[in-house]
Amino acid sequence: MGRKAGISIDDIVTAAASIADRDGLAAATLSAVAAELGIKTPSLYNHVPGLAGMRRELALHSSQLLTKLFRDATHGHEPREAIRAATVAYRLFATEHPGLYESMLPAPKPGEDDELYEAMAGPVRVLFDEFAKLGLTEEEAVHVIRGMRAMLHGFVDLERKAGFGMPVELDASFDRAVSLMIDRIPERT
Amino acid sequence: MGRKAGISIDDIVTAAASIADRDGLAAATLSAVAAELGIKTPSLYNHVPGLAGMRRELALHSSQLLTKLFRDATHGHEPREAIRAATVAYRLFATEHPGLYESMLPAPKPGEDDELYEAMAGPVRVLFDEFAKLGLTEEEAVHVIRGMRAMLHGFVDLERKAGFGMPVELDASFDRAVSLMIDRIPERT
DNA sequence: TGACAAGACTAAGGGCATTAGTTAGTGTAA
DNA sequence: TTACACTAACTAATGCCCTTAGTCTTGTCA
Repeated sequence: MGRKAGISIDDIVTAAASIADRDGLAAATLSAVAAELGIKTPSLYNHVPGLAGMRRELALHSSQLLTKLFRDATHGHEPREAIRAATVAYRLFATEHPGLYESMLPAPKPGEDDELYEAMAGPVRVLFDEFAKLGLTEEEAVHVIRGMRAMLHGFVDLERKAGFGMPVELDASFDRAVSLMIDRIPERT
Repeated sequence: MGRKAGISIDDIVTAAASIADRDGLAAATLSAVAAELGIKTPSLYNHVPGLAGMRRELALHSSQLLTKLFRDATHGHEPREAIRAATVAYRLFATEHPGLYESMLPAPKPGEDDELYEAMAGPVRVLFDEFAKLGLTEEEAVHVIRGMRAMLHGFVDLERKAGFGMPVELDASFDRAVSLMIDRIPERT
């Protein structure tokens, strides 16, 4: 039981992630994480610059995970299939990791935190590539992706909060909404 | 300068709203509101059951305001026009009152807080009525409104956080996304 | 006028983040 | 092998916020 527990940043992120997924992001406080790791709160400052810093690490981790899930989901499919698979992966991610999803919500503004900004652009980039394969112009792709992101985020956010009154046929609603966003995309070449 | 300042719940909500719209919902603390009203924090407990209670009042107020804006926007238009007008009102509301918008985000689950739940269903109800006029079956309307709500909420939420990278043509993106949700609605009768 | 209730107050507590200063292990270089 | 420096834990203390309990003043109503 030496004085050095040998905590790493990964340990902190893992602990924070597990607390956030279980009890919500708000519960992932420095003291809760420290308690989970068996150390005292101030000791965390040796690894992370305060609460905001820890939350940032968590957001970074979440973005990287989601990017990977998108890559895996799209890999080896034709564009339209790939896009649909990504939407399913997105919703699944939000459902299985509500805390991680929440950690990504306070997105940084363009000039604020370049590293985090880039990481959070990762999933969008994967989608963008698929749309590019469909031959969309950049402008068209921007519009389509914006609508897509909005619908996806809105859907899982409302679902996360049980914001939809009736529990009926959520999967069907999701499918239909996704189809609305996708089906009218013109195919070029 | 009597001991009684004569604070009312409306005063509290107004102060909280103004702080939330200016500095974000998180800044609308009991102490900030008390300071704005020129009283001490504990005095607020004579009117409101703590921070959560104050936030709830704010959410109630926001829902009522948004419902009114929806009614005004839709009034006197044909269903399709009315729906489009409501979407514009929604986005405008979120832009002009970011704090009020934020106050509505932690929606209560169905059995949790009936009064608030009802209030927050107000805007949806206005939309629902318009879709009903188009002759949609209830099931169809549920799907369409879910997609609609998701897209609207997602759009303004991303916009609120400057989540869209490029500042290009946001209005056009919004129009297009709204059209995607609306245009394919079959007209019955 | 006198009692009562509303609505302000002060005092005190607990939780959390944060900073400063301290101490104990660990590894490396003389 | 020993000394030193660095890392990473710690304790102590501060400040902000919410919350509860108890006090006192003021306006109202019988």
